[in-house]
Amino acid sequence: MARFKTKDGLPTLKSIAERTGFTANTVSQALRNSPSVARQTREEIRKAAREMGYVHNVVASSLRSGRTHTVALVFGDVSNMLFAIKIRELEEALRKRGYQVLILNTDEDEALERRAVHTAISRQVDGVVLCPCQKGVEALELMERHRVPYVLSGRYFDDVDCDSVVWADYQGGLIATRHLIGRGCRRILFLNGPAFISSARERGRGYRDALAEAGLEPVEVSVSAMSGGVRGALDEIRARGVGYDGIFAFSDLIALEAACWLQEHGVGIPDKVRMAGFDDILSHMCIPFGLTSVAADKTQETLITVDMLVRRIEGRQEQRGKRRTMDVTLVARTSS
Amino acid sequence: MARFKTKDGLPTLKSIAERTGFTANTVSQALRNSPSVARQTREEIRKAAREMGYVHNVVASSLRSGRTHTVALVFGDVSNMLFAIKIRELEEALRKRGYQVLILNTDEDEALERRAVHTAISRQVDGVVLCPCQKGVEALELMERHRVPYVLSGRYFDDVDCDSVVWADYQGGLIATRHLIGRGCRRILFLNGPAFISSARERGRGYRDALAEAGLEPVEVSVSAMSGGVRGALDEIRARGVGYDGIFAFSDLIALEAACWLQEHGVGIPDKVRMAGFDDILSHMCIPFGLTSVAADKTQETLITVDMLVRRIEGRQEQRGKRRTMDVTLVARTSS
DNA sequence: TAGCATGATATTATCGATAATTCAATAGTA
DNA sequence: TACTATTGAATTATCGATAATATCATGCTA
Repeated sequence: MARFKTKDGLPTLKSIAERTGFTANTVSQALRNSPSVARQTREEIRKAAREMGYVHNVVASSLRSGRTHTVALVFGDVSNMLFAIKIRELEEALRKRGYQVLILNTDEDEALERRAVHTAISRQVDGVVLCPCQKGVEALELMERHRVPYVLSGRYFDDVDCDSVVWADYQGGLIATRHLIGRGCRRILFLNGPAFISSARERGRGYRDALAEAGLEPVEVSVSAMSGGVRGALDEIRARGVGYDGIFAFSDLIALEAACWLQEHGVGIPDKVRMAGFDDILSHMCIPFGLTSVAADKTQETLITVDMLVRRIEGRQEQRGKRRTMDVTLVARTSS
Repeated sequence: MARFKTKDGLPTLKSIAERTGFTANTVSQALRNSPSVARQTREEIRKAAREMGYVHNVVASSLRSGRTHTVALVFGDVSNMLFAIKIRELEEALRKRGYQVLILNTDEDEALERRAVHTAISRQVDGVVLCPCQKGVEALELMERHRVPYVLSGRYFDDVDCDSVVWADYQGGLIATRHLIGRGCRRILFLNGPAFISSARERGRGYRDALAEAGLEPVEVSVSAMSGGVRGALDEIRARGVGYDGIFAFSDLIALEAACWLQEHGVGIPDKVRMAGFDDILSHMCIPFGLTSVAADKTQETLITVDMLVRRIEGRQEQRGKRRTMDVTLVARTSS
């Protein structure tokens, strides 16, 4: 049985209008601080609204105004700490700009991603922050067709021209690998993400270029971002008899799993194997070493993302898609 | 400048009606699979809708029907892993029941919590899952007044009668402490959360009762859940010259920080100090030990929470608030 | 004093869907 | 035959707010 909230005596603009003697429209304007309402009138209306416990009905407002003040955050998985951190920061930054966030998980699955974007559109969100699974561009097309402003976060498409905020992935791969080489590693295993993800390709390029500089050979495997794949990959590498004295991981989460595996197999870090990760989301943890990682200023990244999106939403947008790249630095810790 | 999405030629029920020759209402019913629409008509309409790329406008629908199919999740902080995990599970379970989630952070602050609930109400959410900061009940009153169904998650109020799903905190405190005693600990430090949180009080009771059974003295301090407080507390305890051979922490996150501190101070785990946490959110991590922790079936917890909430939303609710308690078990790992 | 900008409020028309009600046509029953 | 059910669709009336426009005093300028 559906509930009809406003049937049960909850105040609306109309009831405030009746009580104060003004019209609903004037009440609406007064509550929105329109300058065309006399100061005294405004105060009288606001007082009445307060006393009656009025709560603005955003649904009705949205229908008429076409603005929902809502942004959908479409990410792989909230429980992935990297995403959790991003979502937390985005929520805060967007809240300060007057937007609420709708969370939609894709599980890195194309169909779910498409459905998530569809949901966002049907809810008339003002904008979308999307970390695309990159298995297709249907979701993007859907947003384009419905003219929903969006910004890609963390990944981009070579052949699609749209707003995106990414890290300097190539640079990150380069400096992390150089760092391991500088620490004496001669055979560095790269536990990379899937190749269809732009950041994985870029980091891979950086990794290979750094090795080439030093005249070393790459040993690269691709593991699934969703957990489970790392151990299997390491088992397999051991079975193949491949040795290594360094590990560079696509993400800190992959590095963490690898560290567990190494520990269980009695391989000391950093004595036997030096490690570096990416994302710098474990900075407050000791496992028991601190994990060396490629970092960027996440707060600034969030601000840029939000700014870009809000610009689009509020119509001050530029024509072409803009790609912003966040500078990265290497935070060396005891793991290397 | 506001965007008017439906002005730019995007299809609505009306445009489908015009194209098919039926009325908007019939189109609406057809798309909702109402039985009072002839099979052939329905198919014709659905076909047209598909071809035109129609997307249901949930905002308009919500205004009329009074249902938004949205649930607000009001938690302390998405980037706290415990909450991140809960949110992830809730999102999935609710999605399967036809609800989207709006995320609102409280930072464990009363004013923010109140504002979050206010926001939820103004968006006409169908229900709320709230982990109250327990510094006041204004937020609850607000929901009661607006007749918004809600379920408390993880914490409850002694003096307020409402739906809630909590863990068997007393039992958890009991078994964790008994476990440490059983492992030979004689002086167990309890790093508890703030006393105004129900679960902290309950776990504290369990801890003290277990110690009393063994004729031991409690050493309890309260640390803030938000990070930073743990190190300070341990510093202070050391300054006071208080020794301990076991630590029971209110949460795994607190335990993790404590473990880092101990490590930095050269205190071996579990050789010198045995540890147990609560929540079991680090099960996949080795730090480098596995952390012993009090666990419950989180998936079942989520299902119960969602079920309780959806029952309320759909009007099949019982009169009085119902408190469900999740059984807990101790997962012993190498930290103890 | 006519004319006109300005400020303050009222009127009216939507936004896009759904609930409630009505109506027409066909089928089944006494 | 007359009458009631049943089915399938059309009509009409909102949901609660806001945009667009109109109205009506004032006060000021020419």
